[in-house]
Amino acid sequence: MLSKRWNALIIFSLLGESQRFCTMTESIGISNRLLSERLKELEKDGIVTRNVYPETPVRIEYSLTEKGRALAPVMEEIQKWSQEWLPVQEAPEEKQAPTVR
Amino acid sequence: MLSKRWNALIIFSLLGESQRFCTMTESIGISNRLLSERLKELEKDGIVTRNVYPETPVRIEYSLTEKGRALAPVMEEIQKWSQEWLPVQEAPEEKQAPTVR
DNA sequence: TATAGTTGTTACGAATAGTAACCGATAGGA
DNA sequence: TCCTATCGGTTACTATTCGTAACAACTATA
Repeated sequence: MLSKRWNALIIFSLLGESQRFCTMTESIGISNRLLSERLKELEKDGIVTRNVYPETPVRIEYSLTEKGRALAPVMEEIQKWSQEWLPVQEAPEEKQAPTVR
Repeated sequence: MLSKRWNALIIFSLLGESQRFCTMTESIGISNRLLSERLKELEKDGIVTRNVYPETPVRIEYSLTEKGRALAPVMEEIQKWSQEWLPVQEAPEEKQAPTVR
C-alpha cells in the first residue's frame, strides 16, 4: 500500500489534522482524479475516513483511522532517514497569481 | 524511492545478506526485466552495490550500502505495523515440479 | 439568468509494468 | 566441431496505470 505512488504523501499530510479534498490536491501536488482514486482505496483499506459536512458548498474532510494513525512511526523513520541521507532540495516553486503593477 | 513498486521488497530482501540476481527474482517474484531496472536505479541512488565474482558461470551479488542499511528502522516499523494491522495471508503457492508416480 | 465554489468523473494520450522470447559469454561432453 | 546448460541480463510487445484537461452535479449569490 505504501508502495503505491502518492499514498505515503497522502497519509503524511493527514497525520497532522483532517484535510479537505481541495487542500490536499494543492499541498500534495496530485491531480484530483488520482487523489479521488487513492482516497477511495485507502478508505476501503480502513486507513482513511471520509466526513461529509453538508454546508454549501459541501465540505468534505478526510482523516486517518486508528489503523492509519498507527503508521506514524513508519513515517517518522522515513523522515529521519531522508534528513540524514538525502541532499536538501529546493522547494517546488509556488504558482503565483501574476502581480499587477 | 520507497514508493516505487518492488523497491521496498528488494531492500528488505537485501537487509539480511547479499543476494544473487536469480535468487532475488525467485524470492521476490519480480521479473528479471524489472529487477534489472530497479537494481540499476538503486545503484545510481547509492543504496545498492553490485559485486561481480568472475567465476564460471559468473556470480553477481547485490548488497546494501550504508545508506541502504540505514533504511532498516523504516522496514522494521513497516513490519511492526503490518503484523499488528494486516490479516495473516496465505503464502503464495510454491511452483512444484510435477511429481512422477 | 449567469457565475462561482466544491467534489468529484470522463476521456484520452503518455508512461510504466508485466510477459515471453532471446542474447552473449563460458564450460562440459559427444 | 556441435550441442547443451547456466547466469545475468535485453529486446519486443501487450496490458495497466498515470497525468492532463475538460466536464458534471449541486447550490448559493449577484
